[in-house]
Amino acid sequence: MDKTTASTRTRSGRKRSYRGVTKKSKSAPNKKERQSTKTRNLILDAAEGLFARHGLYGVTVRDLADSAAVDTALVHYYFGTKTEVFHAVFKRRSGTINEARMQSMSRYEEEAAGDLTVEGAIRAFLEPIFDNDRQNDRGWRNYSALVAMANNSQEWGGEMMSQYFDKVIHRLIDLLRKAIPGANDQDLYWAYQMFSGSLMVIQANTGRIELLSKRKCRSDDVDAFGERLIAYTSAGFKAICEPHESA
Amino acid sequence: MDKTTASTRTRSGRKRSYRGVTKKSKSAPNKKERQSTKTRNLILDAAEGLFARHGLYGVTVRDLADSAAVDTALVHYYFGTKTEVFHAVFKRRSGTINEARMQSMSRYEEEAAGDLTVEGAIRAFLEPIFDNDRQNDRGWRNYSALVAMANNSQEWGGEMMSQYFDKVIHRLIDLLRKAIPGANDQDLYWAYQMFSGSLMVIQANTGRIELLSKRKCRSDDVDAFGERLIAYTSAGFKAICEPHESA
DNA sequence: GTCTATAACTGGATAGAC
DNA sequence: GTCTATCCAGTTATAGAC
Repeated sequence: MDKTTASTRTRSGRKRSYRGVTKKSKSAPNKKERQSTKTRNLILDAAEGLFARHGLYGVTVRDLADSAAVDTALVHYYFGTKTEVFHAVFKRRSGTINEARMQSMSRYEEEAAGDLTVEGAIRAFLEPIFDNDRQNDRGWRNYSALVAMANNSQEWGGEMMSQYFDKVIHRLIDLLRKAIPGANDQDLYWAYQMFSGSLMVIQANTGRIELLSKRKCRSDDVDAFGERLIAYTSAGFKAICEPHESA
Repeated sequence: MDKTTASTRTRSGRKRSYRGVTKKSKSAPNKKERQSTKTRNLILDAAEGLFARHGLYGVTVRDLADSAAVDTALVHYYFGTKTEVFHAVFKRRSGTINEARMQSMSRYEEEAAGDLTVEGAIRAFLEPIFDNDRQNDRGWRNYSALVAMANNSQEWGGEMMSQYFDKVIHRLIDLLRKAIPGANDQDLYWAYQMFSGSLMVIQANTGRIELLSKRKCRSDDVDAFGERLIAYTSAGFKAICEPHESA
C-alpha cells in the first residue's frame, strides 16, 4: 500500500543504474549525445501531457512510449522507473521558472527602493508565470496543470511541493513582510495558502470556469485572469495581514 | 487511452446489473437489507480514504476490499466497476452538504432582508463546511480531500465538479450579485474561481502549510482558517467586483 | 542507442459453490 | 450475500541481439 517504495523498487529488489543526461561534459555534444537529449525530451514532453491529465498511476509506461513514439525499453533506459520519469518532469522546468521568479522579485525590490507595495510584490512573483502563459506553449501548459494537480493531492501536495517551491515562496513572503509593517507570520502563511489555491486552480486548466460561466470566461485567458488575480490577492492579503487598530 | 470508457466497460463488453441499495423500500429494513447497507458503507468508507490519497488509478479493487475487510467479489457485487465506486463516493455526501449550504444561504437571505453583504453571503456558503470540519470526522475529511484533488485534475475538475456543485455555486453568485450592485458576470465568475481554489487547497489537507510555516500553522485548524478565509475572500470579491468610478 | 522477446507478476472481473 | 477459484489482459522491467 506504500506506493512510493513499491514503485521505486525493481521487481528483483536490486538497484539499477540508468542513463542520465550522459555526464556533464562541457565539450560540444556529439551526434549520440544530441540524440540522447532529443529522445529524453521527447519522453518528457509526452509524460508532461499524460501525467497532467491522468496522474502517475493513470498512465502506463506503454502510454508514455507510444505517445513519445519511442520504444518502452527506452523509457527504462533513460529514466529507470515510471516514478522517476514523473519526478524528472517536475525537475526539468521548475529550476527555470523559479529562477525567473527570484530575479523578477529582486528586480522589483531594487526598483521600489524601500517603498514596497503588496501589489508590486504579488505582481513580481506572478509576472514570469503569466509570461509563460502568454506564450501559449503546450509543454508549459501541461507542466503547470501537473503542478496544480499535485498541489491538491495528499500524495504530493506536502513534501514534494515544498521541495520545489518553498524557496521562492519564502522570498515572496519576505517582500510582503516589508510591504505590510507589523504583519504576523500566521496571517502571512494562511494568506499565501489561499493565494496559492487561487493560482493553482487557474493553472489547472480544467475547463471548469467555461462550464460555470456558460462560456463567458475562458480558462486560458491570461488577459482576463492576470490583473484580476493580482487585485483579488492583494486585497485579500491586506485584509488579513494589516494590523488592526487596537489598544 | 480514454480512461473513462475503458474502465466502465466490462471485459466482455456486456453491460452488467448490480445491487444498488436494494430498492427504495419504504418498509422497515430486514436483516439482509441492513447488512447490505452496512457492507456498502464499509466499502465506501474505505474507498473515500484510499481514493483521497492515491486517486482512482492509484487504488486497486483489492486495496479497496482489503481496507474494508470484505472480499473483492463484493466490491463488484455492490458497485459493478471500480470507477462506479469512485462516483458513488462523491454521490454519498454531496447531496447532504449541498442541501445544508442551500438552506444556510436561504436562511441568511431571509434574515438579511434586503441588506445583503459580501461577508454574510460568503459566510453562509462556508458555514456548513466549517461545521463538518469542526466535527473532526475522518470520513468527511477524506471526502473533502478527494473533492479538492478532483477539482484540480483535468480528468474530473471540469464536468464532474460542475455536475455536483454548480447549483450551490450559482446560488452563492446570485446572493453576491445582490450584495454588490452593478457587479458584472465575468468579475463574479473569476472571483469565484479564485475563491474556490483557496477553499479547495485548504480542504485538501496535504500538510503543506505545516512545512511552509515550520509548524506555525496547521492544515486542519478550522479556527485559524475559517475567519481568515471569509475576510480574505470578501476583500477579494469587493476589490474586483465593485464597479469602479468612471464617467 | 534502439528494438525484440519474454519473464514475472498485477489487476479487473466473473462463474459458481455455499 | 459472501467466498473460492480462476481467467486472462495488461503491466513493469530486463536480457540480449543488432
